[in-house]
Amino acid sequence: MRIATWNINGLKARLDFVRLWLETRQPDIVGLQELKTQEEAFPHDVFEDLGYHALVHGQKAWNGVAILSRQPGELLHKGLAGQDGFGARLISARFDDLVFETVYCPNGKTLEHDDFPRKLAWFDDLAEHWRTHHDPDQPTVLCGDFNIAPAALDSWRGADGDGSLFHTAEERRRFDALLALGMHDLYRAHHPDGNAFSWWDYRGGAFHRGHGLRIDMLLGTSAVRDRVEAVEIDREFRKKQDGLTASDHAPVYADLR
DNA sequence: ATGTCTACTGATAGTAGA
Repeated sequence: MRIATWNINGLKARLDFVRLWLETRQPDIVGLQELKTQEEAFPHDVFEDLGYHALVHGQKAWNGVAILSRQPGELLHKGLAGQDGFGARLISARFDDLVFETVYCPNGKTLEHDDFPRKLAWFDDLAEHWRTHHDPDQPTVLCGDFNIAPAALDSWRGADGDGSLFHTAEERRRFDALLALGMHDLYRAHHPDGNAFSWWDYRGGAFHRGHGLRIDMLLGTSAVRDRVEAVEIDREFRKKQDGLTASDHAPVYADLR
């Protein structure tokens, strides 16, 4: 079984690109972030034609998350309790042998912006949501765009980035708190020294200069980690395909036994 | 080194957000 996470930066603008990726990689369950689409406008027919069911939590213009799956899932959660004002950022579903949750974590904007403390509080609520609703002894996935580079190895700036947005001790403490609830970073578990990134700014030729961050994660409980055969950051699909513009994020996928 | 992309709007160029 292949599971994946991908911040697509706008579903309407990315639809043909997403279709190409689904046809090429054939994932079974995908968490999508940054739909920037209202639920009423979600093109269910397009995904049905490709063989996917979709559960959607959308809003106008910004944010928005969805789960695509070969088999229908049972909706568990739409939105993070108490955080509705911060946008449509969480959706989860139960599949036969797996609980799958995907999140679009707040960016924070700058260290001085009000959104930065709100970002930290959002992570605190996410951890509380996990303690309340999920079981570390069950096969469970938490994936998405975390907007945190957990360690120096996850940033093109290395330790020089420490203290800047995505690299602060406060953000990294929040990420580590999720791991402490019984989650494992599947890419890092499989590639202990891997220096691959999942996001590159559109500006300044960042992709070609290698100026990236690893902020898109597949986290899994021990039962998931023990089934992992491969974890890949799909860098090829951060590039233009057939003249179609890529998202600023690459898909990340894992193959489970 | 800020050179892009997306979606929105008393739209048709400019702004906000990432």
